[in-house]
Amino acid sequence: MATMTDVAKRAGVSVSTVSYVLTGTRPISEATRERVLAAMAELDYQPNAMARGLASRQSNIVGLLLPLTGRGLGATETAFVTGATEAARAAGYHLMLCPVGADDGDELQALATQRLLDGFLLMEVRLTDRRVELLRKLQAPFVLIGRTKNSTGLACVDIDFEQTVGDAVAHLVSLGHETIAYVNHSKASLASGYGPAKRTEAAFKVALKRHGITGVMVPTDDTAAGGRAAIREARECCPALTGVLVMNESAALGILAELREAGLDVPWDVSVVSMVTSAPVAELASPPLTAMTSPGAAVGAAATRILLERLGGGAGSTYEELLPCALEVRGTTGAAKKRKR
Amino acid sequence: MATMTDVAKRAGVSVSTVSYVLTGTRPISEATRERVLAAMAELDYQPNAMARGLASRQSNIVGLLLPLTGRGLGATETAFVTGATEAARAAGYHLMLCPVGADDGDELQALATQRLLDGFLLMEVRLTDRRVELLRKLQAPFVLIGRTKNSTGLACVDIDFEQTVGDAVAHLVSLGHETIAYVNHSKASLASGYGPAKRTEAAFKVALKRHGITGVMVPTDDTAAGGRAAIREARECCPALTGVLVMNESAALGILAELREAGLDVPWDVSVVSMVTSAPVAELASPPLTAMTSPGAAVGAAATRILLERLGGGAGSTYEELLPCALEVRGTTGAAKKRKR
DNA sequence: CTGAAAGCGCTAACAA
DNA sequence: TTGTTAGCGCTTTCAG
Repeated sequence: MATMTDVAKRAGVSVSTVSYVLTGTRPISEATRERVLAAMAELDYQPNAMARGLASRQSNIVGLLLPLTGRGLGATETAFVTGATEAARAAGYHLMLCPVGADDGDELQALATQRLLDGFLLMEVRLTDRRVELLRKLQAPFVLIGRTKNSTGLACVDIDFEQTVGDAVAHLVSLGHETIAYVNHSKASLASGYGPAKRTEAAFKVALKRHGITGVMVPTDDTAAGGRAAIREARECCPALTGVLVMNESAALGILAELREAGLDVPWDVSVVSMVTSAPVAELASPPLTAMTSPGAAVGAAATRILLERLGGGAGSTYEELLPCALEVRGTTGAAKKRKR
Repeated sequence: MATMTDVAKRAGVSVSTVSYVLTGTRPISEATRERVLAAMAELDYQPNAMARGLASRQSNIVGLLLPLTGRGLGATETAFVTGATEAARAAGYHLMLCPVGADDGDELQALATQRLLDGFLLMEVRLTDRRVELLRKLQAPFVLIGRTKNSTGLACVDIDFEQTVGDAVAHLVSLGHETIAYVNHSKASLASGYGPAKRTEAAFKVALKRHGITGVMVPTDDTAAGGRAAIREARECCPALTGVLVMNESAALGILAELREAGLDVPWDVSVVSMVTSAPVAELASPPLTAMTSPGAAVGAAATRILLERLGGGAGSTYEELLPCALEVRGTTGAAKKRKR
């Protein structure tokens, strides 16, 4: 394992010169640079990450904090992770997976104080999140994926729910649908003020008004059974219903199953749009779900980019970046059936 | 940020004493240990990871090498990752995600030479995998998740495909099924010698013989369409077919859809067992899939455990650990219909 | 444009 | 049972 001293000797220069060609922190004549580079190549030299980290006070590693529940990660979260990983790698950083949820304060305190990580990406952010207070107190650079209650002074990247709901409703309206249900997350989520649930609810109302159509919001559990119950409820209170927008993938599948069993054809009788859904899941359904595809990898990449900017000394001013989900029309939406009048 | 020197001063001991209470490398009297611990607590001391790594020549970080294709990770791979992460954390190690596939030699060469990682976990191992040769050459400790062509001298953890196929077939047989199809990975996979495809094929034949029943293997694409085609082909060549074992989740869903459209009831007319399937996906289907649930987290944890043992100086002898998938009976298997005779 | 040398914070001989 | 000290391999002043 060649060290910097070996390289210096072989190139006939001092260690500091080798260091400078590596970091580019000061001008080096073309001639010596080439000798040094050659020596490195001949010795298969790679700088020792630990020594470098110790001397420079930075590890070039960022931590991805996410709670690792037994249930594992969904497709969207996985895309965050891969997007962030690749963005980090492209910038010469590494990404460490840290199973630290909203409540694991001590774990994080230790992690952040060990100086192993230059900054943090927080996933599964909750409205009040201990990790946020803690990192702020420790003055550690970090970026949220999602949003907390009060985000002043914080940097965050999130899905643009307002835009996404607007686009979904516009799609249904353009197909002639005039009565739409929005199957949201559960009542409990809404009551607890869960961001996506609240924001999509508001956006749904705005969209209805803008298009001058009618609709209902039905909260339900994020399960297939929840979807079934929700669609029954929605059809009961709005028999004219021809379009459904649904927040959760499992609920979406439940809705398809329930409609099928009720003898209704999708999309002939009812059109269904699934929100924040990944392509693989959308394609598992039959017919494949028309969906608003979550910009998973893009979110992860954006968060990483912002974090790295801040590591470069950027100030800690408020910053928000919202990415909309893209409409992907598959098999569950079609022209609205003309109602009898 | 308190350093070890600060702690030593405050406790009235030398730095080495502090170091030794931290590492436990040599006996310390209870009295001084307590003073040191107290000093640490008062100063919120956390050892600097980089300094520690430099001095001890180990980072306490292991790398998880996996190709990050655009498609993202499936549920099974995600479970590997979370299982490995938690096992590492429990042992005081961290886990770094490294997007390095079977062919990215140089990337890995650099990574391994930087001394940032103590060892490696390889996912998505291919029959011939450049990463394996390279790590072996560099004498870096590593464990495979999956198997290569020749695994002598290597440590690996894998799903026990033989056992899993055997169990699946036994389940169908116990329900009275006597003609079974096995819908495998694609012809291309088989031709390329892809391990799971080959091993399950062999195991299927063995199981048929053992139970004295008949069956066919149909290779197909890992897609819903592939599943549809496969089940059509199977029923054509074996009209007596009442049981299906299928390797891929998407194909399994395709099979269910195709059978439904053909007017056949599952499990009344045909029973379906899906292999190496995660619970969430199994439950998306309707009826929910009876499946052999992949031991994802257990595989990740086992691989980590073995790697950490080897870091502790354990020799590099061949080691293989195979974990079977567990049968979870859901809604797609039932008693075989009696055939007309 | 280049070199010498002082650390970075810790571990692990060696010495007592 | 404890202290002293020489590095680990690199970055970065300070000099030239």
